[in-house]
Amino acid sequence: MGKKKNLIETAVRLFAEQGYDGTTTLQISREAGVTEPLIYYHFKGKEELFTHILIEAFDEYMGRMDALPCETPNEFTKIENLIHATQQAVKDMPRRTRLVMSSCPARIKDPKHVCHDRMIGIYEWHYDYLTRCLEKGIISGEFRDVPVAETAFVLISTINGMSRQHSLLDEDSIIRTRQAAVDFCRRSLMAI
Amino acid sequence: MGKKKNLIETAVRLFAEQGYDGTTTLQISREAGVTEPLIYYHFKGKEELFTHILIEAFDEYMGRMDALPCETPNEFTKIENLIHATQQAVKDMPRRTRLVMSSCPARIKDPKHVCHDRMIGIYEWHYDYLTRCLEKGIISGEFRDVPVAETAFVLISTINGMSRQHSLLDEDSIIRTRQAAVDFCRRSLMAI
Amino acid sequence: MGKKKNLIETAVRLFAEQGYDGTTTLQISREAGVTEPLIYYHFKGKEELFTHILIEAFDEYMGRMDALPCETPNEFTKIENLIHATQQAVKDMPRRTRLVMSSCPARIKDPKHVCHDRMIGIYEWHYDYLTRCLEKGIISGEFRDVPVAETAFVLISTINGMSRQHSLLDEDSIIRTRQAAVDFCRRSLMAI
Amino acid sequence: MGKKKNLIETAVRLFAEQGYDGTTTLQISREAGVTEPLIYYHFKGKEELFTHILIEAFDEYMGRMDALPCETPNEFTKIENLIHATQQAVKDMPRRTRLVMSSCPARIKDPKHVCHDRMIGIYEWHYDYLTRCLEKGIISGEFRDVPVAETAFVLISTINGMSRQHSLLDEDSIIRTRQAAVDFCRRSLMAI
DNA sequence: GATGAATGAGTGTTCATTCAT
DNA sequence: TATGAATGAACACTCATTCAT
Repeated sequence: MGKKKNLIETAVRLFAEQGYDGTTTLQISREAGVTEPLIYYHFKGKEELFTHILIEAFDEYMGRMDALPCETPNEFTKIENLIHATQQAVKDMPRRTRLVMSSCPARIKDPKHVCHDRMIGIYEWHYDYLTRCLEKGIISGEFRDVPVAETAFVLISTINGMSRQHSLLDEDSIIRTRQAAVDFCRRSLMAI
Repeated sequence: MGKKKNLIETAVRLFAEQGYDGTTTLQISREAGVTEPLIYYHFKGKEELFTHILIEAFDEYMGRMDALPCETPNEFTKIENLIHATQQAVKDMPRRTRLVMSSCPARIKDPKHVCHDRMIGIYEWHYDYLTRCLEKGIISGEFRDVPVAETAFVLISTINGMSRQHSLLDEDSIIRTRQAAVDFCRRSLMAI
Repeated sequence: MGKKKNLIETAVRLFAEQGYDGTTTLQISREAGVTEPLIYYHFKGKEELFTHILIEAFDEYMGRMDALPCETPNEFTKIENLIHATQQAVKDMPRRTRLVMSSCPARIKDPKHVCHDRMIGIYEWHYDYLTRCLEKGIISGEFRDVPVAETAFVLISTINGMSRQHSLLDEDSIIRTRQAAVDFCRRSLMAI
Repeated sequence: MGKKKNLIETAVRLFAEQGYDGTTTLQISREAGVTEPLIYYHFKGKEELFTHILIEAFDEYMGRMDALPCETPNEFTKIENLIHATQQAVKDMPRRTRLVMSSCPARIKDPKHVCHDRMIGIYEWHYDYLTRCLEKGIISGEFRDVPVAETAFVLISTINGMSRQHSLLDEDSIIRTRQAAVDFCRRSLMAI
């Protein structure tokens, strides 16, 4: 019986709902239907359980990003793909994405933390991905002549903001809003 | 000597940096240079201290929003004003804004919480403000014919996302990025 | 205005209802409508306030006992007088009597306590009073030949027990029960 | 090793000696030779530990009362049995009886308290037991014609008073006093 | 794998008390 | 007299963690 998996899923849920400090090992074990010491059999401690979850989530998220096609008919398709992929990640694993996005900063500020590099990495990956898109699109004439760095930052903000507010939308709105976001960016970027 | 004020400022800083559960009353009192029981002389407890700070921050934020001019030469100026005002709020009181934006959801989910209505209120205020802008602008021909509700959501996401990632930028970038955001929205919304 | 008197009356009530340890100086001051430091203006501290009340109550009680007539037509009248006097004391100052009777043992066990001698004194006074009555009554043939020390103890127990259970009775029952107690003792003691 | 039992016995002693509010969890744990958190492993808190002890004591006491024989040669034997049983209970478990008798009123006044019904129950059981004895004895001519309700109250007072003052007596006096109490009541009640 | 019992260190909170005014 | 502000010491209680089984 997957007691370990049960433990992890419960921890993911509670950490996402209540934060790391707001969640106790007793609560995790009880809601997972096991006893507390079992956490210490599978993990070195609460911190390692949390880190384990984070790393898994980071890697899953980055795996999705790395799977985005390199070859696309044009640069805007890359941006469209990114928006779809991030929104899909939120939809597929809302709690893990929530953890990656919101609870991290507080606990991973410390550069020595195992997840610190991953967190920086995700931001930089997005930044590089969008910067390269914009540069190529501007050169090719597909995009207007926008300030690359600043516009990339705005795009990341929009994507992150939407991920965070994801829970406010119902099933139908999600799809329409995703499309609205893509259109919003297209109109702004595409040369007339 | 302003020990109470000192207490509050320290609490704001620590709550913003470490979250509610990650901050202890002992830590607050020590870093404020007072003793722990003083917290309980001025506030009913840790929770009330936190709530006091949140309410103050919510009200300061909404005060700024309510101060936005009702009469503007056109609808996009309203959106431009909103972006400037929110970014200015983040700049003037970064920790309080951080609290209002990020630490709340976790603790204010409970509809009975004193701050729950304020939090909902802020979102709805933004939504109404933007929805009205868009509607009027579309009718007057100032804006293109975009889906109002969805586009408002995207705009809020962008604004929130930028507020949250504010700390990643240095003094100069902030101004350039703010301008880039305004331009990004203008190009997307304004009729050609 | 009698703030001090107010303080004392409130303290009497709270100490009687909740005990010494269950009553806080803040509670006393609040319910008395004054501030906490005022307690320390009038008394050295909580303990002295309590002791002040106890001494007052002890002395008032003993004053009533000392006022009992020495010359009586017979010995049983003395016993009757004692029962009436103790029951009247409970009726006139129920809370103070309650303090003298029930909350003391816990706090006055220590022989160094100012009230320790008073407490012992009250018991011994009762004991001597009853012992003398019984002895004289037995010698004079008024009473049957009962074991003096043991019977005195039983009588004290009855008197104390009734004082303690006083609050269970309504106004009318009190009088009838007091009479029943007197008759109960009379039948048991008086020679046929 | 019986750490839980140790904890309970120590708590019984300290609660009886110092009262609920005068006893700290740290003191209990130290004197029991365990650490404080162990209290919270076995009980929900200090209050539950106290309640656990009270319930146990109440039930033990009532168990003894229920064991009294229903069939007796006459009604006074029932009263004699009651006096013996209560005094024996005090002798066998002086601290628990002390708790049941003296510390309760203060903490169990609240009708919602788990022990409130038990406390009322004990009083009513005594009252009913004695009332029935007296009625039957009066009808059968065994007893004089005394007022039933009031005399029952006086008898309860004597029994309670003796239980409370039990600690003042040494081993020998206890037996003599118990006998004196029985004789005292017999002379008062029995028809000549 | 899994658990019941146990703990050292710390948590939020309250206490009686003091001090400057 | 009287109080608002402040505190050292202690309080009931919880935490993540360990250990014997």
